[in-house]
Amino acid sequence: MSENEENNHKNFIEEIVEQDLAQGKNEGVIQTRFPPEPNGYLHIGHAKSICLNFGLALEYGGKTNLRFDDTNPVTEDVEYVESIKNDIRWLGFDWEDREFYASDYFEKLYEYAVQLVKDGKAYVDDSPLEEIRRMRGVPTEPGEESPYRDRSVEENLDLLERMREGEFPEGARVLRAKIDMASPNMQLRDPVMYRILHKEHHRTGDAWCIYPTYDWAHGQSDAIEGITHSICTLEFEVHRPLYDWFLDQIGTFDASVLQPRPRQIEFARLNLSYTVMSKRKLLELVEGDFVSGWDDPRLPTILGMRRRGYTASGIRNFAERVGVAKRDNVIDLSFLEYCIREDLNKTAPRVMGVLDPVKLIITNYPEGQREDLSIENNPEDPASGSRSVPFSRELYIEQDDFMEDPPKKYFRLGPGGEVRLKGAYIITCTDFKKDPDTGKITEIYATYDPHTKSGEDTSGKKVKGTIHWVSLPHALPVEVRLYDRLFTDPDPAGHKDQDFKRFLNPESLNVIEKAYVEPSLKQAKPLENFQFMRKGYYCLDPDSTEDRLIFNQTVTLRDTWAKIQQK
RNA sequence: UGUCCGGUUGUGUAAAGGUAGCACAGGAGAUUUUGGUUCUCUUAGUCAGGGUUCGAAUCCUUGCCGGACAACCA
Repeated sequence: MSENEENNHKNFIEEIVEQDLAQGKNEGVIQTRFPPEPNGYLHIGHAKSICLNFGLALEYGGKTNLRFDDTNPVTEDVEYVESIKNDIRWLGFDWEDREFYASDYFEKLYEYAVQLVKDGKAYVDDSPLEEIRRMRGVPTEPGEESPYRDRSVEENLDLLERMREGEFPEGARVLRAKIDMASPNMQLRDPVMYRILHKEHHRTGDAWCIYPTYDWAHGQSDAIEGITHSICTLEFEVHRPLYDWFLDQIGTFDASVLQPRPRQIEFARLNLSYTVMSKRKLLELVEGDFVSGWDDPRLPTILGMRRRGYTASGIRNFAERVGVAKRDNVIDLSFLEYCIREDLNKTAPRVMGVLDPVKLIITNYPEGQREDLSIENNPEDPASGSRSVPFSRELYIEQDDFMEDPPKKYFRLGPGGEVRLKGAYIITCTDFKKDPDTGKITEIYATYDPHTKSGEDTSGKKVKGTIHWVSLPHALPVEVRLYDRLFTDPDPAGHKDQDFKRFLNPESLNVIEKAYVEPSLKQAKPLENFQFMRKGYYCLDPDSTEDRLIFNQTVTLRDTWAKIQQK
């Protein structure tokens, strides 16, 4: 899937991997993992991480595990597990039989914790939450040690066991690593390893009432699975010393965690302009009914992009091309759209659809006559063949494609003007009707030149413009949903004083109740991609029924005419 | 006033002491039975100061700016 010749610069993670491989680390093996927490739906940022992790393994002959980071039963649910798996599969990646859960390792983790306690490197703290918080201090000042910090090993062991047995209420005690309350790195100020949570876990049921924290579970899970490169986002950078500390301590009594020894590498998360990416904000949009659901085509969720008609290969390509680095970034939405168009241009069959119809009557074309014209499916892909499109005396064309009083650079229809009907004939406009009240054009009249039929044109005529059309008696009425960016501001979440929802774009969804498309679309399958010629890419919405087809606009075509008009 | 990370055209991302390149976006043109695609050409950049060096985006230093860290979230 990935890139070829000119793209030989490596990102910094590839460089690290190559160095490790060259130095013979981990016996030349690379193993990565994608570690989602099953508490929400995946979005384009996750897609980048998925592509990075799976892509790296593919590139260097390694494997990638799927590991659910299910250490917090309060927020997690199986519902998310299934959805996440579907999304990864849809993106085109395969974890084979390596579907793991941090909860698979709860027992092992507990054993490790017990040993740490025995080694005097962890202790049970009875302090209430607020007290622990207070004693942790602030980044600029050292914290203070807990009065329970120097309990005997025996007492710690006993307490830890009773925590596990469920003797204590939630919040009563925690197990903490004994590191350094004065560390300038807050993560090292005796971080919590276990908290008491009397909650049912979606996999382990009621087997546990103490649950490991992220820091305690993650690195050890990596080690247990033999992960060599544990890739995460920048905010975990300050956790790395802790990640390494746990491994070092456990390594003193279980050398297996050190071979291979997992290494944490952080990269900058993906940000996209004109949208929001945080789980919390996405949830707010869904629950507040600002969008129709997690699969709303305006959302940057994988579910949403898929329904929008974005392709997996387009997204993969995007993820690869945005690069990997450590500096904060905001990717132009237009770059994503470019990647999607690029893919669709090569693969999407062309069809004709009129979104804003006006009737065109070819006065010299026999009434009741029908011609079946053969039109190529995709000029970019000769192998895609052609299809039959009915033509007749009465057609629909786009309102936009006629102007009563056209400017000089206008290549479409005007009174007395000529234009080619795509795949059909050259016509000359002879007359038109206008609604006197609204000024709207209601009917256009034209004559056609029978010698100008596409493919067998003997007229020698040349016209500047070609427009699309749909035969009126054969047209299929459909609903079309046009989408625009969800927010009007490039960084809706970037205003400290204002709620991001303030920047919601009221025009982000525009429903056309009745557009007309060529009859071949009757056969369209849900989510199938098409190019509506001269308009954009569309896919069939899964909500469509036999007698009501709905098309989602994936992305418009580049429109240089619109740009010219703006000037 | 702490620690860590970062700062290259508008946006991304390369250049590992030796010509600042590529992509998107912007602009100009050619081709075109999609004002699409494709193809040319083009505008625009090393945060600032000092130092090392024949030579600095790169190394050192000072400063400035941005981000992360103070959940029993991940």
